[in-house]
Amino acid sequence: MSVTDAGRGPRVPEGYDPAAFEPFAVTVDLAVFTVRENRLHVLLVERGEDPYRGDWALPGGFVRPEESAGQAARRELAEETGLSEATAGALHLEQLRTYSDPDRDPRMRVVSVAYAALVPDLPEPRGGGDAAAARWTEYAGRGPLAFDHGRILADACDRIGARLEYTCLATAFCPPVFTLGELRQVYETVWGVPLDSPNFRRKVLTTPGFVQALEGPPRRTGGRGKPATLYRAGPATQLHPPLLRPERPEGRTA
Amino acid sequence: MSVTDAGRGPRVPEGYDPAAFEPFAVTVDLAVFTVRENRLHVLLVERGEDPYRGDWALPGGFVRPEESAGQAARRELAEETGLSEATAGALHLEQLRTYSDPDRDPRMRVVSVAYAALVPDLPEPRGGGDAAAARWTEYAGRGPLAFDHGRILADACDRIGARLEYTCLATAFCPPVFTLGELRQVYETVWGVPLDSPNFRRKVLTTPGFVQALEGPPRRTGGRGKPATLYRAGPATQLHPPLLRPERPEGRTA
DNA sequence: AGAATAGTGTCTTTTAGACAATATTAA
DNA sequence: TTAATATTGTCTAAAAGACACTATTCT
Repeated sequence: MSVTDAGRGPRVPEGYDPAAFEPFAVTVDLAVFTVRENRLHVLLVERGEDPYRGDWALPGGFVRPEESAGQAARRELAEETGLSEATAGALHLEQLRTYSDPDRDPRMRVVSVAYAALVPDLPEPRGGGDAAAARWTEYAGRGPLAFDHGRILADACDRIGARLEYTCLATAFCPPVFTLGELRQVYETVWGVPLDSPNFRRKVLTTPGFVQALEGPPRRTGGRGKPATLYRAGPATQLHPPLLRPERPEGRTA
Repeated sequence: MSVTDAGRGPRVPEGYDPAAFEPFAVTVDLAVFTVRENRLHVLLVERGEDPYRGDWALPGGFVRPEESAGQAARRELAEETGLSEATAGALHLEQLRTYSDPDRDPRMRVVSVAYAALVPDLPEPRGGGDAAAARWTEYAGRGPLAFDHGRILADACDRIGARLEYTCLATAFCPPVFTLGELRQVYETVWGVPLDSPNFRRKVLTTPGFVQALEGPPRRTGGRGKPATLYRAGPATQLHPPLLRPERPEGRTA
């Protein structure tokens, strides 16, 4: 709806003046994922003030008056990763959902738009700037987070895992040039299950536009084994039919 | 992030006081869908004030200080459909995404959390209350909408169509008791493609927990033909493997 | 009888899962 | 040689697509 609907009923406390009713602060929170050494990692910052001083939290910040939430998220992503805005602009960033519980911040009403970013393995964030204590943390070993960030992060991880099934998103975790073994490890790391290498290869290569083979010489994936053909991400964004996650042994529908 | 991060850098205009920087208004917008006479319909309201006076818009309203966006959406859904809060509480409602373009409302900064609701065929909304001119409108025949509501509505429709593929959401469009023919028409209506009836039946019935057959006597779907067995929604929420939408003849990967 | 919808059955095609076997490199 | 990874190929199983055919009811 919009502000002029204020006249339609009791839903608007008082007229049109934004100062006449309690204002909201709007922030963005970022769940920045990467795959490091075959384990899922997330970028966390250490809080320097109360409440939750010393706890870990998701990076984020206020949406400025002249920017959209998406622009704020992109700006924060560049700041926290230490990348240039141009480089960060090429990273995959997508809106997840908005958290608006009245009590989610003990001091005032803060509505937060959560974003997920998928990045290739980057260097440790530089200490400079205002990202006082940003650090890559293994997802499986994380402790409790400040505010409702634990739930936001868990939601983000669920979403990323689901989106790997029917989008070509996995290439966002890889550097510009990668092997199929590296791409497979992205799936195995996020889903936490091993995949059959020949079947994975068949699926990826028969999905038009998922990846494109490069001309150059092959390269080894880990440092061992036969050198693998190099690929880059193709133009496709959707996976039809999807690459379904193997089911757990238990019942499926509950 | 949270408000105390204000001290961390230039991201917070001025300290912690919410009155010290431009406040945001937070609203919810609702895309309420139903299937009527085999055509997709959406609930729209006519605007009574400028700007966009006389244009159609999505129903919605301000988030109140003591409620979450989800609670606001549920409240608005009850108001606009004329149902009791208890009845409306059983309807399917899900958050879509948040729209925060600085210019989306010409008068002030309004951030809107969009929700989609799926409802069975309901009576025309009563004129009473503050839903001054709410009306079911055929989706295909809609005109331009106020603000960015046209885009919100299109996004909502895309999302609903995609979610029918891998969730059991379609039953939300049906009354508590329905036939498989009615359920199939939901898919055909939202996707705009005909489905093979025997194959659809096989898929639905072999997905555990999607629907449950009822004891009572059968009922005719349109008024013609053989009476059909009645079903109600089962406990399942996800479809594994999904019920994929038939591909269009063209290339699949854009 | 004819139209309309429900429901069953079957054959084919596509896709996925399992897995054997070969190839290429480093240690 | 052995370990590790890449790559090809084959057989089987599961799922979907196509479609013939029967059943029941109304007009």
